[in-house]
Amino acid sequence: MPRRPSNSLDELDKKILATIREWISKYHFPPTVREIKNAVGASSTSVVDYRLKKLERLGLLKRLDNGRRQARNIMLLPTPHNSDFAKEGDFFEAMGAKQPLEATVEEETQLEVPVAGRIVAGAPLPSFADAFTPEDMIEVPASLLPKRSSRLYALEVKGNSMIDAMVQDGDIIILEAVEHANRGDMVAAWLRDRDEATLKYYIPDGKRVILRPANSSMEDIVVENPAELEIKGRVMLVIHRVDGATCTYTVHRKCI
Amino acid sequence: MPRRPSNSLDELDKKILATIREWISKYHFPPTVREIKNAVGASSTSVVDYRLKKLERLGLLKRLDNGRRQARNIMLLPTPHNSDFAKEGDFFEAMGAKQPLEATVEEETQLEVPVAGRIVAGAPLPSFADAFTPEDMIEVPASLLPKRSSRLYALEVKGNSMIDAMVQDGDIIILEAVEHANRGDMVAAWLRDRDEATLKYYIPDGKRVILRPANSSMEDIVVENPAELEIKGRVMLVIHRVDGATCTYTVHRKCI
DNA sequence: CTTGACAAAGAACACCTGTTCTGTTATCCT
DNA sequence: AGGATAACAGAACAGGTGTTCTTTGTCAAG
Repeated sequence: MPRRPSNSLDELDKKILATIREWISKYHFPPTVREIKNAVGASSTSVVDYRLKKLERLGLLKRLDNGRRQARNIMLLPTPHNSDFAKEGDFFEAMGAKQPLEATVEEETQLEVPVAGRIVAGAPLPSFADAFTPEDMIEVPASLLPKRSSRLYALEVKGNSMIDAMVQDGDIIILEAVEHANRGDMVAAWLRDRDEATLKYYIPDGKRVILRPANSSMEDIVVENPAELEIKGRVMLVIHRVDGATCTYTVHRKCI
Repeated sequence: MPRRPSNSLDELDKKILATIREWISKYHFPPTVREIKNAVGASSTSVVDYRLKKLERLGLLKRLDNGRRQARNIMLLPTPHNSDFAKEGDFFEAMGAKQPLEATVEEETQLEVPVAGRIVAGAPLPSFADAFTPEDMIEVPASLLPKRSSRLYALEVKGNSMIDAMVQDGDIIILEAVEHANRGDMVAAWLRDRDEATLKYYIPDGKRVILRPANSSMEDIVVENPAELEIKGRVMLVIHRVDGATCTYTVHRKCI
């Protein structure tokens, strides 16, 4: 048995890949064979061509072939080998802002908000007082809250009974402790007559109060006697953890 | 005084810009003069060259000149659509490009984002190029976007086929035009083999790509061949109008 | 050691590609 | 109307650029 072609990346391969990445990051288009040759100090374009063919065979890049020859036809492909792909993936972002996403997350000032407890449809609703003995603290990007407030606290949602408010099990809601809401606010409230906690839009209607779910397919709750409605807070933000690294933050605010 | 050179963009200019954008979006490298010529149906390369010089003079693109001639040396520059972008001075400095003419440095709390079209499950997905002929503009609180980008555009959601992404009929989604997503990003993508537009979380898995709906009760889509997946943009923000005066803004971002 | 295939060097080829040149047409301003 | 210039058309040029060819070196298995 004679030699077999190498399927592992040696220094030159990595150097070529790095060169391509850096070139794209810098100029927004891939280098030519000769530009790679000069950058890595290869002795011939054929060496670079040879290595590029190998890298293409390994699925690390693709050289476009539309039937005719094309200049700068190298495309980096997303693979686990190509560990720096994230940077290369920023190809487009590089045209504008090239900072990695984590950088912006780090720069952001975070607010610490106490988690006062859980909100469950059938269980008593923790109020702001419970935030003084917090179960936990949660970090929230300050930019998502329209104003600084010392009356912020968080509740963890248990169960899917709040699904009408587009809030799922496990979500965290950030509340501002208020006793009186404005029209259109989403409020966390306790319904004394029903012994029920709920998240609804607050719509005063004369002496009555209409509590309207976010999901329009659900029905309104009409509270005839406002004394039966115990408003605990105004929903500022809903945090939904998609997976370990991604969250969605739903901001509730007025618009024009 | 005889004629003065035009400083406004006519149809051909826009067509050339769109062609460049689409080409880059498709192949990851810019088109040649002749490829542009064929794409826009121009009669000569000199016409394209003439227009490219004009677009460069207007600060919309830059043709790299390292002393020697270079193939595919077109670089798109951040457009005046989002003039805040001019602040990213190092970019312009590094590229030796002139800043866009209309560059104004004023801090606005609201960003104007072009609405490029509608996203429907079964209809072709508008891309960033369509943002050059926007149907409308929408104002977005700048504080909800983690960074300034000139590549933002908006799509209006039609139908409830995207309900698995927690997006309803009539919502507006703000996208950043990117070619490659990072793990965990929610992307707007076109599935070539299915002829279908979708909003899903992007999860690379070796050579495959898993598209995971936000609603965990729905099933993943596994894309075996990444070439079948045409990523149009990364979802930055979902705007949901609750009623005339209230919106919810759902921010998608990484968390730690 | 011999052998066979991988790998590299260097040169050459054929085509791609930005650019320029010359001439023509269209349009604006006086 | 008429001059001046923008804008276009077509072709040609000069050099960039992917690819291939030949020759030579290198390594591992028999």
